[in-house]
Amino acid sequence: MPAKSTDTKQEILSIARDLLKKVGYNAFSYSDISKQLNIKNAAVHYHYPTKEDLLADIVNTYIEDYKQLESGLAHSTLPAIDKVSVFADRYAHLIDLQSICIIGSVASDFYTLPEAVKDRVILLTNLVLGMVANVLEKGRTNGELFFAEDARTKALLIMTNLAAGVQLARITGKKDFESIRTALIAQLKK
Amino acid sequence: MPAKSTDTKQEILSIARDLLKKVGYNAFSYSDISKQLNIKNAAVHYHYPTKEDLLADIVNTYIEDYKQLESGLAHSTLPAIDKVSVFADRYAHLIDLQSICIIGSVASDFYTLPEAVKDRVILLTNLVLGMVANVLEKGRTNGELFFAEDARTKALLIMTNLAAGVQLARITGKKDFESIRTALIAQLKK
DNA sequence: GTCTATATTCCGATAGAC
DNA sequence: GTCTATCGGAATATAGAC
Repeated sequence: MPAKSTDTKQEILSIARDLLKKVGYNAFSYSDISKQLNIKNAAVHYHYPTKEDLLADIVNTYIEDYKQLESGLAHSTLPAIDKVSVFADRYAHLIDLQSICIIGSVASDFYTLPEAVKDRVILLTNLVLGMVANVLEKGRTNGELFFAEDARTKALLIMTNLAAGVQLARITGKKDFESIRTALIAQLKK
Repeated sequence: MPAKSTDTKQEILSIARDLLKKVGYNAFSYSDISKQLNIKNAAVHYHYPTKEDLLADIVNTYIEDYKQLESGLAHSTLPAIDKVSVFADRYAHLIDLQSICIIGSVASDFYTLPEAVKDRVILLTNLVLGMVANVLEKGRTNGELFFAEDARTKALLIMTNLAAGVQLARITGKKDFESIRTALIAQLKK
């Protein structure tokens, strides 16, 4: 059984995911990945022939991850406010990893992305927005959450607070992100 | 008088500003700039020896621009809500130019930026945040605006809505940005 | 002072070794 | 199947022409 291969491919994917969120699509190279694995850059091309293939796989893993999270949240009995907090916590954690969220990363590089990947990015983004909107709508129906906008708009407001919040935190510090997180949770409670 | 030189340098700066906001620091080259001016890429190096020099000048022009805007807003008799709208309109316009805001652009590329530029980026960001916070605070004092958070936090919330809003608009369309803009203006009115 | 020819390094990618 | 040696081209940058 070729265990090594699978591992290498998985490691490439993991390293590339981190690099994508840390420096963006155009700022990392196959060399950056291969050096971490002590192989030659061309070995990465065996597993992912082109950088587009690699990016596509990364985006697809995020689509899978978020489908998992969506399913988890849908079946969860957590209070709605805690579900939003889970989401916010994920973003807070990105800061510690010197990362921004995947959507913000590919949005900034959007006009340099291969066409085929753009469609997957659109899918991913609407998946996340829909997930958040569902949590919000259900929470409001149950009397747990309060907001005046329609659910998708409120999801947009929260998502943009979080996504740009981790970006800003790189510049002005994590404290600003914490202010944002505290404020948006508080807003939902009244 | 060497008018040509000044013009060329100004044109380089203008083109580079647009490229920075459209594709980010790592995705444009001196060639991209020189081709638009029908000169060789090395001619750009005469005006800006290194890419770091070019980036630094770009950030500095934004610092100057925002100081102008800050001064303009401080002396303006516009209703506070209109001042916020002016700001939101600037972001909406970016979408039509296939751009994102300068701060979001450099934030995404932050860990690949030359160290000297990072300090200028921090300055620029706090300048903008402070400007927005001032407008908000004055508006609240005058009874024109309503919000529960402290002014800097509210500025962070609005700035992140707008900055990530233009990013998201690349992926899901301008309509989502308009939803965000309408909602955040409405929030300030009650 | 302004720009071009050229050097050097690094990129993504192919061909071929094992 | 997995990886290395190597290619062609594009990147930033220097040296030197005018």
